[in-house]
Amino acid sequence: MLDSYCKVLNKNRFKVTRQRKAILEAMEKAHGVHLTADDIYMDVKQNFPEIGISTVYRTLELLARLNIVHKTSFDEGKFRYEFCEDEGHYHHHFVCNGCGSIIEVEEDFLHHLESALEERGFIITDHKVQLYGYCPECRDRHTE
Amino acid sequence: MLDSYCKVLNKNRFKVTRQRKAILEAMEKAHGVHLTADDIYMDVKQNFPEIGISTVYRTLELLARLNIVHKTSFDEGKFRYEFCEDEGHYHHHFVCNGCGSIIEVEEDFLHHLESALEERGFIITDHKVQLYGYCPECRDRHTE
DNA sequence: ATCTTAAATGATAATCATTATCAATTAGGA
DNA sequence: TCCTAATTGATAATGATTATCATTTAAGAT
Repeated sequence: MLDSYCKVLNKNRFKVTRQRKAILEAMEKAHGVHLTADDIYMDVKQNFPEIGISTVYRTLELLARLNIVHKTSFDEGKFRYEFCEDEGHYHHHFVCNGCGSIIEVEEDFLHHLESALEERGFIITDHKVQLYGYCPECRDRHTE
Repeated sequence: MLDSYCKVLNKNRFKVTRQRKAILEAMEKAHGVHLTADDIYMDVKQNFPEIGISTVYRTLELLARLNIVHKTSFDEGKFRYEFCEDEGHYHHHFVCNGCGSIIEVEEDFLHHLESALEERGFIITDHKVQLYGYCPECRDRHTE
């Protein structure tokens, strides 16, 4: 898994550094958890005290650009990072208003989602749907 | 409209100040647009140069607490504010990767949404769904 | 294996949005 | 009009992220 990410780095002419490997390892270790840059920094620092916070931010930005990680905001005033799923572009999350935990959910449509979650003991109080792409004005600029 | 918001303030024992009215007016003027705190600050400043940016933030926080405005992040590193819809808790938005414009969309389910938008000339490259509420562990604490 | 060099790093300062502090002002009931 | 707690504006503080720059290093060439 780590190897395949290194291959992507190589293929795009980016160097495979100790720092980048350490960051990928930290993220792999916490699979399924949505980490902040600082979470990753703190974890990597354990075995790699010289690492700088800038390197963490730079690396996450790079990994996001290469579609290795996905960067999302859960309205906390900071970003969280997780590995991209192979399926592509479906990111469904449940955010608990009580403890703030972020739980991944699989189902595909909202009403299914909501009733499935409610059956599992969740209470849904709100939801947000955001679509990304190109509006008609920007479309041609993008596709030409 | 403005009056009804003032009534909500009154009912909850908050004072109806010139600043609060000016902020509500600015938001009403830009109906349908998702404004940042700074957008509102700049606009109000035109007719009210003494207003402070802290007051804008404080007022928006208050209006959000009273369910008059809705605070959302579109992953730009800042928040945007819009009036709450009466229907309650459905917030669907399209964010253009080209120009960054945020367009409101009405339909209720994602596949409908996506095909409806594509018919209108949009290209959808990604979407994000976030549900908010209480997880089973926090549920009882919340309902008791 | 060593050399070379552009890419990458770490320390630090800068930025930007937001929040906290606090003395001065003011809305709205007495 | 008076009183007082709520509100305000100026400003400092914070927290996440980005920019700068001198130093280090990965990895291809020799």
